[in-house]
This record gives sequence, structure tokens and C-alpha cells, in this order.
Amino acid sequence: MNKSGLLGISRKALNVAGMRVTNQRALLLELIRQGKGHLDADELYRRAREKQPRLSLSTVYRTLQLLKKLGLVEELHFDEEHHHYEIKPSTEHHHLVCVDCGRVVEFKYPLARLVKRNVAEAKDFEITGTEIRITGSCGDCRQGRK
Amino acid sequence: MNKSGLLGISRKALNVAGMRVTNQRALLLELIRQGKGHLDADELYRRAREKQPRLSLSTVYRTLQLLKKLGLVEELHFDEEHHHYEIKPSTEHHHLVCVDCGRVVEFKYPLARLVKRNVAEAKDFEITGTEIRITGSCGDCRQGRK
DNA sequence: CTCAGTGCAAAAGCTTTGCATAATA
DNA sequence: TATTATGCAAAGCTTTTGCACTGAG
Repeated sequence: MNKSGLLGISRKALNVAGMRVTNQRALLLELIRQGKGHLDADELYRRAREKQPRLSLSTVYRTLQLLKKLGLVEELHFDEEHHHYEIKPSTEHHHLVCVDCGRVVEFKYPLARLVKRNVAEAKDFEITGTEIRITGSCGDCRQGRK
Repeated sequence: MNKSGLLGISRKALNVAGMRVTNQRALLLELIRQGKGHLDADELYRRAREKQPRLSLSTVYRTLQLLKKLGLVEELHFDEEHHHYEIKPSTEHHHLVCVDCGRVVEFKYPLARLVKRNVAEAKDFEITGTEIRITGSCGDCRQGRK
């Protein structure tokens, strides 16, 4: 197994954060990275069990909380029910969510930076995260028939 | 009771939407309006029962879904757990959420319109809602001590 | 009079927690 | 070896759903 290969980067990230490096955490971090923001806790759990069948859902949740707190992953709110997670992205992008089919379209737009500068200053606010969430209907759903 | 007074506006809104005007719906709409975006389902339920003790939580949820679908109210995501609701505002504003004290600061910024024009067109997306959610620490919390 | 809307109770998620066991540093 | 993290199972919340009854149109 390529434990020291694929998981190397994640292990380093965990060490830097000063937390114990368990196989579960390394795997989860790696999966989140691969998932590119389209994983919720359950999907993450399912994928993780392919590699580590004994890994528990509790561990998934506990790990997500920890990584969130450490600022390594970001929690997104695509739909009302599930949270999705992604490695904190360096390139700013946001999401269009179709309320009919649930499809999520990413788009890049240098918006957050702008808001950060203007609003944060005016309100004496130190920004740690920006999420722009736009909902509506995608072309397919509008045409298909609602 | 000032049913035809205070609730007049809400009743009209319901009629326009072509749905049956029940006392429950009129009351909930009115409360959401008064709540100014700081009500979650449970708080709404509690307040509603002060006026209509027999009103059920199911009705609150069903009504919120309906009003959302009709575009009369908007669902906000201040924290991870609860959704908050507000009458769809005509003037575009968004929220700064302090992760330490939970304070919510509103700010106006003509951003959504910009995004709508640029992104929506490019992606063939019909926008119904835009939410910008910025998290961070407010001045008080940063100074006070974390 | 009809059918949409409601209340109630039960079910269905998703997420958290307690405790004994296993694994890291 | 001393803790910290994990797994399992159970509990906790929020939200949804089925069904018979009520009330708006």
C-alpha cells in the first residue's frame, strides 16, 4: 500500500497541526482533498470504508469538526440538509445550486476579496471565511418542465 | 383581534400566490416579517403558539417550505445547525457572522446583482436567491480576548 | 360540498455522546 | 506507559410523513 506515498501530504498537514496522526485521519483528509468539495459526511464515510472497513461514522464527524476547527477544511451549505466539505481552497470559487435537481455548478469570481476589503474594514470584522451561495434553476430544469 | 389589520398585508400576499389563506399561514408570515431574519423554525413555532396554541410544528415546517418555494421568504444559514428565515428583502443585504459570539451584522452591498448578471448568464442559470455569508471575528471578540 | 391544510404521533434522517478498547507519541 | 482517538451503540435534534379530521373556497 502507498501509505507513505499518497498519504504523505496529509500526514504532514496533521503533524503541523500538532494532532495525532492516525490512519483514519490521514485517510479522511486525503479523501476530502480528492472530493473537491462535493462530499458530505455520509459519502465520505462510504468512501473511507472502502479502504478501512472498520472506520466509524463517529470518527468521520469528529474528524470533520477537528479539521474545521484547525482551518484545514471548509464546510459548505449547498442544500438545506447536508453539509459538504472541501480542503480550504486557495483559489476563490463559489457555487450555483439548482433547487430543482440539486446540481452544483462552480464558478470563479473575485468577489470575496472585494467584499472582504470593503465590508470587513467598515465593520471592524476579521474575515475567516466567505461563502457565496446562489440558488435558482438550471437551464435543463427550466426547459424540462418544472 | 386585529386580524384584518396587521394580517392584511400577509393575507394579500397569500392570495396573490393563489394559496388558501389559513390563520396559521397568515400568522406565520406575519411573525417572519416581524422576526427580521432572526427566527429559526423552533423559535417561530414558540412565538406562533402564543397566539395559536394548537398550531403544530409540522405546520411551521410545511409553511416554511411553501413560502420558500413561492419566493416569499428566504432561508439563511447563519450557523451549521439551524436555518433562519426572513421575508424576502427588496433591498439587497447580506450577513457577517461572528464565530465567537454569534453576532450577526447586516451589510448592504450591490453584489448579487453583479453576480447575477455575469455568472447566471454564463451558466444559463435563473437566479432566485443569493446569500453571501461571511464568517470571522468581530472587533469586540478580538479585543476582549478569545 | 370538496379538497387542501392541519394536528398528532410516529418515523426518518443527521449528528453527538458515553464508555470500554485500541493505538499513538 | 500515559493519554488520545476509535468503535459501537444509544441518545438527541431537527425535519418529514401518514392519516383522519377540519376548515377555506
